[in-house]
Amino acid sequence: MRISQLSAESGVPIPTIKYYLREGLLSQGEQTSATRAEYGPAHLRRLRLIRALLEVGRVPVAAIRKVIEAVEDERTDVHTMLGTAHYALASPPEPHAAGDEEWARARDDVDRLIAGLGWRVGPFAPGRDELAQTLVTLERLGMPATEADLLVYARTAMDLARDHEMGKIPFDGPRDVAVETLVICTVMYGKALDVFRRLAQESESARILEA
Amino acid sequence: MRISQLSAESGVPIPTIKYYLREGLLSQGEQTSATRAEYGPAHLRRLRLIRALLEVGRVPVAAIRKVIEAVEDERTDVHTMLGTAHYALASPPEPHAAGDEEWARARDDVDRLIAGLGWRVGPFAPGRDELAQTLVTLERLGMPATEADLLVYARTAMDLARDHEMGKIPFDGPRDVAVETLVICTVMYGKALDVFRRLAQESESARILEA
DNA sequence: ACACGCTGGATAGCCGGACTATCCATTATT
DNA sequence: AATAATGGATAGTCCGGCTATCCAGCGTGT
Repeated sequence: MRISQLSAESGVPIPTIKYYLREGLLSQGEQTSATRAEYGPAHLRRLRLIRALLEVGRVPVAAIRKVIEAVEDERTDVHTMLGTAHYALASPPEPHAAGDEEWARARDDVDRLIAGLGWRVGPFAPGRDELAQTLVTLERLGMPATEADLLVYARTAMDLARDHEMGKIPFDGPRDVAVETLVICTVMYGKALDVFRRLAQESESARILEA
Repeated sequence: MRISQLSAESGVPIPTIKYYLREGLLSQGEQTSATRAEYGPAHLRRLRLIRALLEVGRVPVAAIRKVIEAVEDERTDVHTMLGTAHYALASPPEPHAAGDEEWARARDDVDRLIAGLGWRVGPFAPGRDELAQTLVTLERLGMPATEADLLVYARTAMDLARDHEMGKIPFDGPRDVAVETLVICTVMYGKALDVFRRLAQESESARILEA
């Protein structure tokens, strides 16, 4: 398959494909001559993944590259690789004052919450900071989250992850398929959940206010 | 309160506050003279809301403005106002080919799913299209979502909305507080849920792979 | 009363991210 | 031999969210 076919089948313009090649999101095709390269179905597949993450997941190009680098580095084991992918999907934290008392307390709350749940989460997981920031923000907005509230969301998330998400991942298959599946699950069903929440809220609003 | 104080208390630089004023995110302060205006606690509150939506929710400025316009338009009733706010929080849809067969089918699936759940959702709710896009994308990625899967997420979302989210909203209070609460709930707890999902997945990955 | 600093208002510039356009030398293809 | 496509490189575009500069008018402290 040549680049024009790749473009036609994926719907991605050629210059954009070239951009992805430059950015390392897509590996070079097999060079057959100085001005020809052959692309395979793996490239098409990868291209579709990139577009899915960009369009539906709004994952920045830099993060996608990190995920891909994790896959490509054969030395790392599967769990580390999944971890790297996971960490890449986090939104980069807002810079905050170093000696921020409020922040430190929130971060502490988060750590205790995770420990209390018995979750096996790395001590440097970016989600810890993201959650801390969310808690601080809620407090500043005058709507502090109670621990009971947080537990509801945590348990909901764990139920989904345990019963419906991680089970889908083919740990015994090739590593790239495992990461790909994980990323797709996380991002696409994350989006679906987000949309469903808004729809459910709208529906409830209608139910309550028309009564 | 003058602008410098507003800036100091919120941590937002003065030029940025001016930008928000220009963009209509923040209403003008009360003019006390040609070169003085007085800002109140409502402005501070609003400013914090803006920053929360921007930093944690990554809601674009244009969407925030729409929410605020909905609040400010006194003619609309509360349900419509909440709807407007909700619709503003949707991510703008990717343009797609008009006569796209795959798309039309997905959109149909979505409509039937929502009807089957008995949800009272407007026929033009942007979430319908967002969900359809997600389904199409999953299909293109070779991981089509089953109806059973979708139902799990839908029910999860409804449980959260019914039991933990819409109940928090003070429908009987002033309208701006209601919208504000809704937006905060949707965005902040949406973020929290997203983070919890990633953390739970990491934890499950650790549990499975270290066994 | 007068200098200095802050204010509101306006305009223009900057920056990062994701493309998009152009050009070129080199092949394939017909 | 003419045409078209390819890979590679470079530069430009567009948008969103600020940020910088300038200015004239006030108002406060001395």
